Amino acid sequence: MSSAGVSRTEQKERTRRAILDAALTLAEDGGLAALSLRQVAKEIGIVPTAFYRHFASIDELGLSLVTEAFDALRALLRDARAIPEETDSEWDLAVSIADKSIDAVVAHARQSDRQLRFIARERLAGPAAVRDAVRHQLELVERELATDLAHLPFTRAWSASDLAVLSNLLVNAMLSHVEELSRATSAADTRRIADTARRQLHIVLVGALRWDSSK
Amino acid sequence: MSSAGVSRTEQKERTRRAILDAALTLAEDGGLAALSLRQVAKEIGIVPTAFYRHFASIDELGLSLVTEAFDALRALLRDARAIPEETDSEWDLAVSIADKSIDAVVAHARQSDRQLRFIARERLAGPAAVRDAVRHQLELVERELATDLAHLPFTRAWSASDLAVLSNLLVNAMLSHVEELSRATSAADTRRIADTARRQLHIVLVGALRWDSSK
DNA sequence: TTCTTCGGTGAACGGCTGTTCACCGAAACT
DNA sequence: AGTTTCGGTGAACAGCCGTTCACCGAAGAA
Repeated sequence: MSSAGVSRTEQKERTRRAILDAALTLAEDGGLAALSLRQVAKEIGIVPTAFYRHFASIDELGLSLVTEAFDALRALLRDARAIPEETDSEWDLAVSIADKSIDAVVAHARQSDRQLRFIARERLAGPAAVRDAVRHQLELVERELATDLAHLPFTRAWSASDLAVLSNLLVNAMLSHVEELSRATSAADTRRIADTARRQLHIVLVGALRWDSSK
Repeated sequence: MSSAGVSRTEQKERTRRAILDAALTLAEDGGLAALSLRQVAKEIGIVPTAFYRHFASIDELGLSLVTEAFDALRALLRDARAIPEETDSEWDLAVSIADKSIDAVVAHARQSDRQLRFIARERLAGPAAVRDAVRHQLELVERELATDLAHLPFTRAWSASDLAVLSNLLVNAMLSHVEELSRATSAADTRRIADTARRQLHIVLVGALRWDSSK
């Protein structure tokens, strides 16, 4: 065990977190499928077999990582969804939403980048079970976002499928932005990438404002 | 060797292609980093050591796959770029471009889906060398697309950075569409997904038509 | 026909993989 | 104080990994 003065349950939770944490970091090279239990164990200073005191198998670790990653993604969306302000025009409202959303993406990309990039990565490269779990959760997230979008003034006349289409576009774009932000090497870099993301979101929202579901 | 009546150089090329082909397929589970030389060898019916008659190492195979994948992506863009028609309005032009592009994406996703998804996957999950190569090639592709976009009428007043922003958005969206198309399980499914892609592209182009770089 | 080239073979290397088991020692419960 | 619980240990398992080497046999060149 590591340090003294902590209860056994607390120490167990501490080790569990260390495993999840190390796995999230080590999976950045080559994806979860290329991660080994022994790498994780070595990284956090336990013997490989101790891993099984916390997870029944490597697959179970993968699914726990999915849960943790989506906690982070939902937290991001909760922040981005913060009540839209009163504005003079639909366009001002859209700009306000876009800016708030980009701020939320930048903030959460900073503190949860490994979790968010885990989603983008394992949705394409994960072991089958993880890939399917990620895709399923992403579908749910897209549906939630679609119902939020439905409450905005400019989507009043939109069909459900158009809302789903826009939601899908926004979620994919957001994950791309997180990825690009993670590669920033300076504060100026971060601002530049955030500005790109903002402009893309503006373009999309301009398009959405002019959209007509009946067309 | 397999069959008779073929020259040695031809047979060598045939085996090389079989290696690339099997690697592309096997990498769909877990990504390139989780691919093993021995899986590939077993798949195509050669002994593991014969692999080295074609590639100096596994890393070199990865880089060859990058080359092949980007041949497919550039072919897609070449088709999508087909000379824009004469139209009555900017909007009709945009619709025409969008529809042609989506048709090209659907067609190439059908025949080169493993190559195109390789790009989307390994850009996030590949071994460092492959990841870097994919990102570098994607940057080049985005730059090429940006110069193409610059020739469209509605981008006449656009700044270079706005062109890059739109190009980045379009390339990312395209890779997302390829991924979704690959999961289609029926012709109707494909049409539904293609329609989603088309609507997203329409939204973006509506936004782009109204865009003002000086804002 | 003789000689060379070369793609494929099979054994072998050291090392890494996930998982199992019996065991230890300290925390927690009675 | 005695007993149970349980996270971490170390050995062991069968199996896969990338790469090397000497070798074979047929295609191609002389």
